[in-house]
Amino acid sequence: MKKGDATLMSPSEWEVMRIIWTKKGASSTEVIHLMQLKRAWSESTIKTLLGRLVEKKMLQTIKEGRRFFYQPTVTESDAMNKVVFELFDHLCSMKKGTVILKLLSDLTFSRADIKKMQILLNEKMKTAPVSITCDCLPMNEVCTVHNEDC
Amino acid sequence: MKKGDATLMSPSEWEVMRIIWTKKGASSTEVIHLMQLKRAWSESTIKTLLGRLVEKKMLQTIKEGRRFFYQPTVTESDAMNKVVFELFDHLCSMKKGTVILKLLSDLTFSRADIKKMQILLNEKMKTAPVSITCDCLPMNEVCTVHNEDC
DNA sequence: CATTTACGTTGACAATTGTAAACCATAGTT
DNA sequence: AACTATGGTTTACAATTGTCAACGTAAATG
Repeated sequence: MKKGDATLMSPSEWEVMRIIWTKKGASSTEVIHLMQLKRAWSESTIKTLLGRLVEKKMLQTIKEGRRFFYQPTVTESDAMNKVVFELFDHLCSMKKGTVILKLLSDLTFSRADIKKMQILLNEKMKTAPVSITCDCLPMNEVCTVHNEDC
Repeated sequence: MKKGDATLMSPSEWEVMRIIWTKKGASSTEVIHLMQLKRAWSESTIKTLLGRLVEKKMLQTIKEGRRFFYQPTVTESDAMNKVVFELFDHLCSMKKGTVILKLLSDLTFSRADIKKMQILLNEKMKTAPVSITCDCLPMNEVCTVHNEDC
């Protein structure tokens, strides 16, 4: 693996962040207590995670006496958008619609959010293309170099 | 790390799968050629990835003479749904709506997909709750054990 | 003041992932 | 038959991640 690939946050780190985001900052003790209500992680483990999050600059610390108060340096929404888009960027464009459809159908949303989605979709419909092309292969080349599906 | 955590596919492996999914199976040579049109990966690297995907049972092989024909054991859509839902499962429920809104606004969808989304949303609106609760903390406990936000 | 407690820092270790070279057997060529 | 190209298998190695224990120091308590 090449250095500095610096994946933003690992799943475990994410769990820790959720607590801190929700509490708008917390001491390590708080995080440890709350975390242990969800996961059977040792104190050490959680401390390590906190340390790594600070290294990765996802958390900043404010000294309160001898202990630290940990605060997020990024908003939860920004972080969420980032991971989600990072994931979607590597999915077949042609099938993204289907995946979203599934999300829409399986998750629960507030009336307000649904309303916004409806408005947005109405708008989008006006300029939506008839179909989306699959971008899993370097198409132009494919036809030349190899085979049939084009 | 504990053994058998067997993350389904790593990002690089995913790239390889996309090619194979789209071509509905391919020989290593094909995968290597196509892959190298997108990424500066050595032949070796791609072979390793193929090997790991077979280990992970994401690919099955059919012997064709001495070489293999690699085929996916899972559909691309199933795999996509899986990763996407896995990701969403760890996101704050309260904010999922916003994230989807962003996806809807930034990505391009076909008219057909949008139409389906609209229908689905109309249906969902009927039973949608006014608001969604944040599930980042073990709420019940939180109030007792710690603080204020409840 | 001596002791315990809290908490940040270091060190550890196995598994996963990115990346690739080396090796080996077989099929096609000369 | 000898040689080369093709393609699968092994080995390698650094960085990341999941998990912790041990350590050291400052704070709180008896």
